[in-house]
Amino acid sequence: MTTRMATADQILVVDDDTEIQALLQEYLARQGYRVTTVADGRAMEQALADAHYDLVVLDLMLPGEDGISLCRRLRARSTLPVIMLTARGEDTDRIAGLETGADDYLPKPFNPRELLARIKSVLRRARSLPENLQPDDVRRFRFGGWQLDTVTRQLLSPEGVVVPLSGAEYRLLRIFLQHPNAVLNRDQLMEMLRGRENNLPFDRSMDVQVSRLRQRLRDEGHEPTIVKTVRGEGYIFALPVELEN
Amino acid sequence: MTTRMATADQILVVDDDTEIQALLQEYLARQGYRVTTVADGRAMEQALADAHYDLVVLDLMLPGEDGISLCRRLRARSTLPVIMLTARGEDTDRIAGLETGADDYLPKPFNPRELLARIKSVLRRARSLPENLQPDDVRRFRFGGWQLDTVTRQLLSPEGVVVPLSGAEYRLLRIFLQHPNAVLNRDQLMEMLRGRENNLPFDRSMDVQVSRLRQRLRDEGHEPTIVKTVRGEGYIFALPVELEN
DNA sequence: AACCGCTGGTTACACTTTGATACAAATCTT
DNA sequence: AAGATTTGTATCAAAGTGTAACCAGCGGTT
Repeated sequence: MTTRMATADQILVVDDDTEIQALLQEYLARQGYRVTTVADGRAMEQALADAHYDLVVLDLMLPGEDGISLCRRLRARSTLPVIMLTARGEDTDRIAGLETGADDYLPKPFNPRELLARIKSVLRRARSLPENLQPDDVRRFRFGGWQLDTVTRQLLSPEGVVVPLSGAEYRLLRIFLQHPNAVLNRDQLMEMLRGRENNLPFDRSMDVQVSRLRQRLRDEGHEPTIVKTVRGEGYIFALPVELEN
Repeated sequence: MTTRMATADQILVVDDDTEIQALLQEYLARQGYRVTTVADGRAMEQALADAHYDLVVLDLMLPGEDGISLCRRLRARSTLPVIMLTARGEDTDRIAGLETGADDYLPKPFNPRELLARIKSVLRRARSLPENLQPDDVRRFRFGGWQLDTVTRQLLSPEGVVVPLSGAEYRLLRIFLQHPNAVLNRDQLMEMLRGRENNLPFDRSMDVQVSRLRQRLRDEGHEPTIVKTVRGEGYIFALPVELEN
């Protein structure tokens, strides 16, 4: 009798291979999850309509509509986490590049233990985000002791000092926080950065704003530059970010 | 054995008259409330710090700090409902005009049944607030210790001091309070701000009014500007705002 | 290693937006 | 009608932003 039975995570397995179905059903159930298995996309939609699920394990190859397409549709309307199973011989990297939006990929044949690890990881990640929270709705970003309040537009240093930010500095920092650990090139940043006032931003105004932002952070006595340059590519914000609403 | 014992409302009676204390203690307890009685302001503060209360019945005349002053301080920091008992012969209207911010007034001597009715009414009002309340119906806005009474059009500082507002200042503040945490541009503000007689306000009269409003808030010694500028966009009023009718 | 082109960091400067004050016109009070 | 208050306009100071210029490294080539 494990604990927390009442709050066991509900997992939906979508695969037409009956062997896999039986395997996952048994193994995951033994691990404390509530498992439902269906064989195709139509049944998946039905299941999702009928009950709540915390995660979907989705096979790539399915009768009828394939997994990639299903995954895309799913992500378009919800943030329900998805782990995709790719058939033997498929190139996982290529699949991942198809922009399906799955949270993780696992090539067949797989070790059930490996799947379990990924399930735990994905669920943990999904929970760290308030449910269905769009980046724009985030009220507060935290990163390495700093915090940025997106309503009052104030930045608090690790010591709790209020660091005044100009409009552009604020917008820039916010963009970085919304895309942590991603390299953003100048065009992307430019696009996202442009406020009403900013008509046709040109050339290197970006660089200047990055410089100013860095200086602001530096002024508070925090040397290690959080915003790193990727030469020839753009900039990257390299620090774990917590979101809070 | 009445229902909902677990959620019985907790009432704090502040009165130095032992007869009244005994009367209310017994009568209200019999009505299903949990009652605590204290004799002066100091004891009231102590009680409030110790436990949760849903309503305060506060006598006007008290040893030490009087009821009016206590009520002001109370309202400056919370929305805890207050019913004031005014001594025999006091003019209730005059008391009400003192801007104590009490939710109701009851002249002594009173019929306990009458007090009960007011308690129920005030509690019901306090509870129904968050829902079913249109911004236009709001009688009193509270923000960071300040209160704006939309009936008397008076602004109360956190210390309970009445801050006089000109018509434009009042309208502007009201607009901000009705749209908290939203960036309002000059056109919107202009549109909403223009009074009946005010025909064609021009150019930067907005800016001047914002400046004047800020000064009003600042004059009371409250530095951190609540009204923030968003360059090229407009202004934003950012603070948690509670509504009350 | 010396050279050289290129990318990016920083500073300076011009221009725009905004803050604050002074003053005048308008409105309200008494 | 006189005086006080409020409100809009003008004006100057301060802050924000984009562009340009100058430098410092980095990488690649010879």
